[in-house]
Amino acid sequence: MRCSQLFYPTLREVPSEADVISHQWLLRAGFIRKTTSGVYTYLPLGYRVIKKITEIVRQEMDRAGGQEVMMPIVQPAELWQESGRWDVYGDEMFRLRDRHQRAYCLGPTHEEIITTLVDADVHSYRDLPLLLYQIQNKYRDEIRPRFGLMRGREFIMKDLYSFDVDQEGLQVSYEKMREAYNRIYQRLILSYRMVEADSGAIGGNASHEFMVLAETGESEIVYCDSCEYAANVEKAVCSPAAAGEAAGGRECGEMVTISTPGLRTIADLAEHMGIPAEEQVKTLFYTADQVLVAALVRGDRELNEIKLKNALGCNELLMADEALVRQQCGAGFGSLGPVGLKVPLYADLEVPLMAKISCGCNRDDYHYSQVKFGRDFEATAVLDLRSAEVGDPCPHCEGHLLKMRGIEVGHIFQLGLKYSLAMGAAYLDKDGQQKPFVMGCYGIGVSRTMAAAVEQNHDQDGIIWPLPIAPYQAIVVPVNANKAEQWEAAWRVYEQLKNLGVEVLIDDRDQRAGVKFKDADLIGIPLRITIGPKSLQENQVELKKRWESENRLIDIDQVAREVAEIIKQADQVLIG
RNA sequence: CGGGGCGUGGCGCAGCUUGGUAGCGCGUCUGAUUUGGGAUCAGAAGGCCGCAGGUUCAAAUCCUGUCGCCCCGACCA
Repeated sequence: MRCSQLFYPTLREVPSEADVISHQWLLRAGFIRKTTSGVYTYLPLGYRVIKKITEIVRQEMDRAGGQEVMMPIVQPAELWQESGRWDVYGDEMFRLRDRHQRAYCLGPTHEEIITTLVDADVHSYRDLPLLLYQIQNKYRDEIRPRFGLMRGREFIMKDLYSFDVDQEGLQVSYEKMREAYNRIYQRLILSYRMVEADSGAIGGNASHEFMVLAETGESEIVYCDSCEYAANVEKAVCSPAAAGEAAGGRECGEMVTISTPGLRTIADLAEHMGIPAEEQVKTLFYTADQVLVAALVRGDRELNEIKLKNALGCNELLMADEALVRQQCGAGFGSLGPVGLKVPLYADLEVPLMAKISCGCNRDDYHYSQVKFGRDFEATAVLDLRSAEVGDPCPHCEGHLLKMRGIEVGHIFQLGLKYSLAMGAAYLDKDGQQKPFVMGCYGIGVSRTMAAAVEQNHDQDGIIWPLPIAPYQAIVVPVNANKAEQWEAAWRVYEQLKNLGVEVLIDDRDQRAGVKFKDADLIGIPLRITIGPKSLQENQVELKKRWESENRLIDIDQVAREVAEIIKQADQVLIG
């Protein structure tokens, strides 16, 4: 492809709407343009990357036994009413009506469609397991689209749905997908980590996320410094061993009331009363499906709302309104505590182990100290409610936890019977018995993966595409395309590369060399062959890898083969 | 939805407080000179200042409404 004909409008300046790295570079390099909030058009380079990613995903899905289907984007309300999700999904679903006022939505996901399909046409255990997948646009009317492709309202996603006869079958399908996912991210040459995850609203049992590691990631993950354990902080288990360390050795005397005028935060009390945060207890109020509840964690800990929500089994968990809390407890935020409280009280595992506790008094400007769990107050339940922190012991080994950030690009779930029961989807087993399908679902955010790849692979000059997903693998740059000698040499190399199956650009624009180098760097083409006047006299050209800083001089007749070889090696990862 | 900010040539911005016929840089087009890391000179095109009302002799500027976009929060692939 000639650069003079390629539609890749590059920008010198960062559009003001973009403030995350991937969004900035993808816009500047002419890969995407915004159509409306959270909805993007993929320009030729961007779409080539999307096609590269989907092709790798497709190959691995097929390899794992998946069969590709195409499902509708417009879905009837009835299917969603049947599964019960029409009402649950809320404002995040794009809803529409046809001319007859029948209700539809733009599919945010496809469990309902696929379950209905399989139920209608799969009747026997002989037809299972069945793995069906799709790679399509999906729609979620995000509360707030942001970060460019990272959180769009229209996005490209691969979803595979597995149907098995029983839990053991599901386990096998799940393992297949886990392996396929690992292969995919290795083939994409992205630095990633598989982590234990919360299964959220989609439901089900086991769940893993695939995180592309990046400073700018939205998700925080913890991992063990000595074993394979890794988990989303939402999910990470805080083992009792961690709590044990909080016990301390000091004796607890009688509960005393202390005057604490104007001291409202943990830090205030630590600073002015000399009470270390780890001897305080934080009392946090929530309304869980309209019911006021209180949660207790040690003063220096963070409450994990996901854990609390899961423990309560509620649909909606919101920070409680201060007026309501004052009405029920007699004090405002900053002076609240568990003693004498009449709302359901959920304590973190560490709370009962604390030697002595300081906490609010439920009376403004007063606190208690020398409080003890079990003596001065009880809890409705004692649970793992806090977020894991750096240095916590690993739940699986003697190691300790570390933290890093990641971009969630894949998520696999064991759904179990959730949808098959809700939608009455069943098969006949060997004994002629009706059994619900045991399902799994396995998603990959394709467009998000593209953004994540940029987030992880860039420098001050632009994108550095991993070879397997680069829009073009190589670019031939004659320093001066007007010099016949250079142009002819460049064209010859270009033709050779094409003949070797290399996806290659040739920069035939009448531009100064600097402009061409800047653009090549910006759009991130991995291999650049520069044809310059000096080296050409020696019958040599320069080969530069985008991810390295030095050039290498190569004989002009060798360069095409060399480039093809580098590409072949990158492709060799895991194929076969 | 709550809080904050912004809409002025393709992109980035100034002008608005104190109303008076719209400006800068980049990009684009023409020509010349250039040609190894975003060239130089000369010329040119391109904007009902988001939209709709209002105030005024006069509105990018003041007022009201409305639409869109971005950021922070609740949500998530």
